[in-house]
Amino acid sequence: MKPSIYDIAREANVSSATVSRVLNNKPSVSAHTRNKVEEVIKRLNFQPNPFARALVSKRIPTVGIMSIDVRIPHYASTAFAMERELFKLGYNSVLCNTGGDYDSNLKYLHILIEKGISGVMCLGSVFRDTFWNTSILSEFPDIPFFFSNCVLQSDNAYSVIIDERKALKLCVSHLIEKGHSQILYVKDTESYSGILKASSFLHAMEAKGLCHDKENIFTVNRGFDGGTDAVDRIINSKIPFTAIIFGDDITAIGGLKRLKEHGLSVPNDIAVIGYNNSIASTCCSPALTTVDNKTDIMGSLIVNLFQTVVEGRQTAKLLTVTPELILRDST
Amino acid sequence: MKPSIYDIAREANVSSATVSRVLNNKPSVSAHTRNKVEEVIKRLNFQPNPFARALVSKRIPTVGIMSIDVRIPHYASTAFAMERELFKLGYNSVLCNTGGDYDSNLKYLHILIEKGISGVMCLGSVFRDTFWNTSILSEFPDIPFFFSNCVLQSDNAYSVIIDERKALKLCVSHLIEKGHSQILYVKDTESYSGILKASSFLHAMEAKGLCHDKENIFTVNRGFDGGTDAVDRIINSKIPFTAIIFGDDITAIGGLKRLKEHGLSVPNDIAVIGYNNSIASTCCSPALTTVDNKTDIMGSLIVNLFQTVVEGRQTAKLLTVTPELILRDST
DNA sequence: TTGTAGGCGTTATCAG
DNA sequence: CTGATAACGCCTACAA
Repeated sequence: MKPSIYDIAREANVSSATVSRVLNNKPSVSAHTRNKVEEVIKRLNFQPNPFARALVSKRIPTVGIMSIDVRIPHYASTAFAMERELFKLGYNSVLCNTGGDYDSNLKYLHILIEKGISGVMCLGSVFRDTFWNTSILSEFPDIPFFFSNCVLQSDNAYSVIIDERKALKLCVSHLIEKGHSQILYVKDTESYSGILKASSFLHAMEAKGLCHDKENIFTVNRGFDGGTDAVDRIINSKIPFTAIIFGDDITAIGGLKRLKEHGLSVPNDIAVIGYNNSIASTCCSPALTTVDNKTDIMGSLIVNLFQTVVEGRQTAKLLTVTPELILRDST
Repeated sequence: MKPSIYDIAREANVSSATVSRVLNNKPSVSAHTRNKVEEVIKRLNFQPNPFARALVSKRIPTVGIMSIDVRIPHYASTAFAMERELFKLGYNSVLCNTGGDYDSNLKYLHILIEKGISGVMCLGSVFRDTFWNTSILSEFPDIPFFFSNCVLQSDNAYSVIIDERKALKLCVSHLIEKGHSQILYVKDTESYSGILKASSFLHAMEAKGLCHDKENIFTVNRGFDGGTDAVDRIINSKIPFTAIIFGDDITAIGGLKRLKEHGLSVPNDIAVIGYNNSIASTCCSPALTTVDNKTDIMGSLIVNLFQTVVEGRQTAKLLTVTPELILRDST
């Protein structure tokens, strides 16, 4: 039988209340009794029962990590970074693959809250709608919510976002340096960040005095086939181009293949940039120049925010991470 | 304030014990009172407090999913499948990225158990050593442990494995059909399953009456660079070959590239087979023939096992999943 | 079939 | 600074 707080109390000749005090680092304990109790705790290898604790505090040292699908490498990386950091702080992470539909998001959320999690982290801008359309944030003012790449206005909402504007600026500048001016963008999702990336592209082009026509944006499905599709449509459109920026690596790789099939050489004829710095971008040929959106930094920043929030300290509500353009052989 | 079992009791004019009984589907409740209580439960939207429950039962409806790193697509897929299935059963999944070292595995394990999880699922044969070298399985006889691709002998250990023998047989047979006989294998990890795959290769070759010399196995690091390395060493070795089976897709893709650089065409000169049916295998060129090890099926089978175990029903201790060879353009 | 009462392991309040 | 004692919400003998 595992020892309880009473066993410790008896062994140390104090009351259970005193044991509880040293357990929770309350100041009102004399150094002497504190030592005595700590010795016994160590000796009996006592660990407070988390359920009894939770029954009183209504909160457990666990957070929820919600993403639509952890198989998406970008989310897997972020979840990984978060989990590792949280574990160091003594928190566990419950994984939620919500699939992205509104009801499912909400259901997970309610279950997490019901189970007394100390916070929830939402990966991706998909969660924008869910929280936008419910009052869940204000319903649970004492639970902090953390968003990656998604900003929401609420006392208990905190965000870490990647600076997409900057990312597209980096892409466009790099291409210009390489002598390109006829640059296209392939958008592969209508999510908030997908739309933001596309408009950032236009901005970056404009800032450089280049053609920033919406015609230069092609919208396709995400993934390999979306990429081949994009190239077909680009070529059919007769729009002159020497470079393409894709909203995702896999889409870019599809594009790469189809460009080759059209007899176009990358990077000699056409330059290509991907997005996400996934493992696939390193092992296609040519290897893809791509945007690294720093999932590890995003993850640990969010956990930092979380920590300051649970400690009740003042903290930023919105942090922005600067992306990096990884130069490889496709530009 | 959330209603407690007492609120329900008062509202339904019964005792709290009766409410508890209907909550737990105990037979000893009259239909009439049951209905009455259930009506109130629904009306007040009552949800039993999980901590109070756990305080008594010492167990929560949560399982641990341990992998060395969820960023590895194969583990992400399995974890995904498990989480979705477990969620349907009312269980949450806590994600653990142990990194794979012995102490870390053990630490996670103890924390999970401490927190009263109802079971733990371990992904990959890496966990073999951890459990082999500890008595943790027998220390916690009432906690069921589930292993994917790893078999351990214990009353509370259950395994679902992929039939690697079969997989390599499929690979070799397919290559023979395509007219190959000089087949090499590239091993990229010394894990249990890595070793098993290599020896299965030898077996498959032998069964087909082909040369099954250990010389035909090349051992390299896992990943893209391991693949290029492998091809260099193969070519330097002067061993004649017309086909290579790689132990992982990314390694195979590295090999693909280097073969091309050596002026060898795939599949015309050399056939290549990968392993894991990862997304990368679909978007390299040529697209990779690869082994699909059915992570979705593995995941849901394990959850099925879990369910029958918690329900106390008799169940298999070891299930084997048949892999499938996905034919694409590299063979 | 139903109710009473005690216990699960902590924390918090209130005296002392 | 320390010790009783009452919650916290549910489950389960034991009684009725």
